[in-house]
Amino acid sequence: MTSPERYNAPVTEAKWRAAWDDADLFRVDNDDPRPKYYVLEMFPYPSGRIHMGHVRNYTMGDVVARYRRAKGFNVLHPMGWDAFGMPAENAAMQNNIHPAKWTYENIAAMRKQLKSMGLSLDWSREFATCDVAYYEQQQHLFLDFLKAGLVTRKTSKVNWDPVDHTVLANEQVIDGRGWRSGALVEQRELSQWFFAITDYAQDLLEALDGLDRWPDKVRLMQRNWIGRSEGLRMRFALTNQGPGGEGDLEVFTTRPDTIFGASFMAVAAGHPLAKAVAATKPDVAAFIEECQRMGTSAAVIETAEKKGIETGLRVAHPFDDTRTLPVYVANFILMDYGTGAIFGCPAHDQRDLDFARKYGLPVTAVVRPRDADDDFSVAADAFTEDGVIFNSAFLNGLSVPDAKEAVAARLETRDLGGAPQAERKVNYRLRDWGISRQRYWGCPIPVVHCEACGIVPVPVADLPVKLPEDVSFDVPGNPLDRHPTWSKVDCPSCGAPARRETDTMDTFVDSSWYFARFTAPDAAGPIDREAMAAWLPVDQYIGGVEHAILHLLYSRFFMRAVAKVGYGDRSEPFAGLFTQGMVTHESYADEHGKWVALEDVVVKDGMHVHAKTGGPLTVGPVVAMSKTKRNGVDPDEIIGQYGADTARWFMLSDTPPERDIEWTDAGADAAHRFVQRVWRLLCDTAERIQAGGGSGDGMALRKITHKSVRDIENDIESLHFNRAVARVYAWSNDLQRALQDEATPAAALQESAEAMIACFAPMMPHLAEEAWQLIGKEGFVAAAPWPEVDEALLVEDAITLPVQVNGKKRAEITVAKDAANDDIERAVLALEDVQRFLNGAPPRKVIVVPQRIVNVVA
RNA sequence: GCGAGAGUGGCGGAAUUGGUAGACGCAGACGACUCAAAAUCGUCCGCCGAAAGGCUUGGGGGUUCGAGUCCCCCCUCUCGCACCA
Repeated sequence: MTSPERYNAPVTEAKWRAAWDDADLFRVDNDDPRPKYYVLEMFPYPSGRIHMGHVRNYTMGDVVARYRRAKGFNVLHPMGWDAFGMPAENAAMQNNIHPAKWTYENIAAMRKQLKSMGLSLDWSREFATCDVAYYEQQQHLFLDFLKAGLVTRKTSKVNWDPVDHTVLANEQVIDGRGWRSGALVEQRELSQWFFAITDYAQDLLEALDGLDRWPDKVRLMQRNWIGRSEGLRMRFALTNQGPGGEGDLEVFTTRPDTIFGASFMAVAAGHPLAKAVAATKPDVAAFIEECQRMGTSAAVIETAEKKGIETGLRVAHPFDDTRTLPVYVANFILMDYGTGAIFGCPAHDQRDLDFARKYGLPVTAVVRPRDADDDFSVAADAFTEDGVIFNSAFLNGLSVPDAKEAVAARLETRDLGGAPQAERKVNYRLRDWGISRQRYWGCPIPVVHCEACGIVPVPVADLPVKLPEDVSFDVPGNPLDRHPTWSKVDCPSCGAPARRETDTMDTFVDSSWYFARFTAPDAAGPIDREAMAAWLPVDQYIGGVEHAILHLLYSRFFMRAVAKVGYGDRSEPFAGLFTQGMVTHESYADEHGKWVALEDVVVKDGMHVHAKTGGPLTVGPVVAMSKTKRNGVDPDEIIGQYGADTARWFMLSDTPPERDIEWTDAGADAAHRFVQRVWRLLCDTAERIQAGGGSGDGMALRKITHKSVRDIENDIESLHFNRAVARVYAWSNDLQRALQDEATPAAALQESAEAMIACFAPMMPHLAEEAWQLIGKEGFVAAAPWPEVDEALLVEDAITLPVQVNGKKRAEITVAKDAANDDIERAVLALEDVQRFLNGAPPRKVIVVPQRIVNVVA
């Protein structure tokens, strides 16, 4: 039984969504003359169902979109699907369903769910990255990049799963085994395609400074990821002959100042020198073998001992003819950083010290703290700070930076084998982006391998290179590879039989330019210059912090690459970035420690028990909703039961958006109660307005109204949605009070109700439409302008100041806003509560902070 | 190990960036309405105390008329990176 006033969210919401659709309210026109605003949430992977994380993410974006629209902007707010990737192939293997069918069915299901949230999206621009129309354009971009020298082909070491016949990402290797097959992963050298992101390392680094609307955390993470370090590339002459003993050994160092403390050289297991020595030294070969078997996981590295083996080679010390240094192969040297070789200075590098202690190598300190003297030495800990150089011939007495400079200056002018012995060099941790994947469900790389011509790009006119549909997943490996005909083509250059590339692109490529494609989703080429110039950068991008590095860095690279090949000016893709927190929930485990799904959990006499077995459950930690913990709440159920506005309101309430939010039934109930309460309040208000009357001037309510509008707009603009929500609560309390006051005139009530509806419309859009109609407004509140704030109503003419004595609040005083400090002081000292604490003595000091506070120092 | 962030009532969290700590919500208590329950409405709600008053923002110092906010030293938790020479 429902009372007539009860707001029926599911029915009302569907009605308004249909009305928005009919009016085509959220379609955006590129030619619109109003100022643009591009708001985008990271597009979803079509897993099949939306989860609460999506609800939170898209609600935040929608609040921004609706707010900016009300503020007079032409708002682009599109949606699409990050649709290529492994899960579709896994589904194909497990359930014998074609990846395309699986993906498009999932998209249909999720589109329906997203639509039930009432998001103000321009669905006319929707696309999926697996649409031929999209990946065709991506192939076009690839060819553009190839022509511009931004794509290279090199061999690189990859994690190879010998059972699934595929390359695995590092994240997919767990304890040295494939995450799916469980097979021991092999390191293989494969020829792979790379995007030359390192060409832009310096630019990507420098431009971070300009991204002032990005979280500092993300900028820092990218800075560290790019990992710039300045140093010296220096060569050491090999002094003994024999296999690998000719020429010199090049190292990269950031500490040339410690050269006199060098006691050994070390090269990576993959270093050419190591390989050359291994050819004649079985023990070295065996050691290299062992290094390659060593896992790359964090746990392995942390506990791994520093190990090495002598090659028998030695190098000359550049500044001391009497010394030569032994060359080791060592397990802690990375082949793909610097030159894959170092000189070891144990006294001033912890790793080198550990290594030297193990192999009994000399440890000579050459930098000492400023307050130490020349018998300074290191024991268990290397000394890595700045200090004074000693034990170092011509460097003695210099500071670390000065010594670095002195060594560089000497060596770069000295000849070794016809070239300078050293060269100043900036090194980056960032590596080129390997995009080859041995998988079916991705964008085919549009090249052909011809025996005569080598690598031949597919001509643009021949695009798209479409994925074949007749593929099977009954055996592991890449279906494209074993397809009977697909890879057999004629060479576009010479016409001879050739082989099509069967690798597909990393799905991060798909997501590196989708935001640009949204600006002109039907453009004939990949990117419409004008549309992109008009819309980019994205004004507000919202998504999970897990993409802080890869997706966001790749996208920044892509904008630069796209500019280079002529699609526009170089620009950052995302001017404003916001990373929202996760949605968490309590988790529950049964007596066997197995996770129990939420629908099987009931509370009985204050205890959590299993709904079916009745067995006791332990309440586990509050953690992110996940399949494994079985603690996910289904958005469909919430929306079906309470309506989308309740789910949206909950997501915005209480918890700051960057933090994790805990979903609770009590919280959802509270959000729903407010939906009902504000509806009743507005019904009552509408009734009062109809009745008319009210003898007062309504100024108190009018001030609240205008102050609230101003506060809420500030909160939304700074993305402090939880504060905006709190203000709506407070405002509704105030309106209720004003309603009970018979003196409040109808006009002030009408103004307040209208403004309040407009202010919560971005957050609870359906309820807002219904209420808008209720109070007699024409048209959609979704299309209505944001309420104007009357600045005059924001200033108070009388002000209540707290009065402190010795920093403790003892009284209050109400004075005119512009009262003189002297007058305030006199009035304050006359207060009985102040007198009491002064004991008749004159105050030592009175501090009057205008419009803030008064403090009397006794 | 390195880097970043956070510690405020029973809980989520506010506090114009040095100016009334605890807004707003949840939970809780009492009351009204009801045959009853739900829903709703009203009052109370940091701690100690009968009150006056005192205490209170992880702990300890400091600067200041005044500190959740600034400085120094600790403690705890979360996240990111991880042999980067």
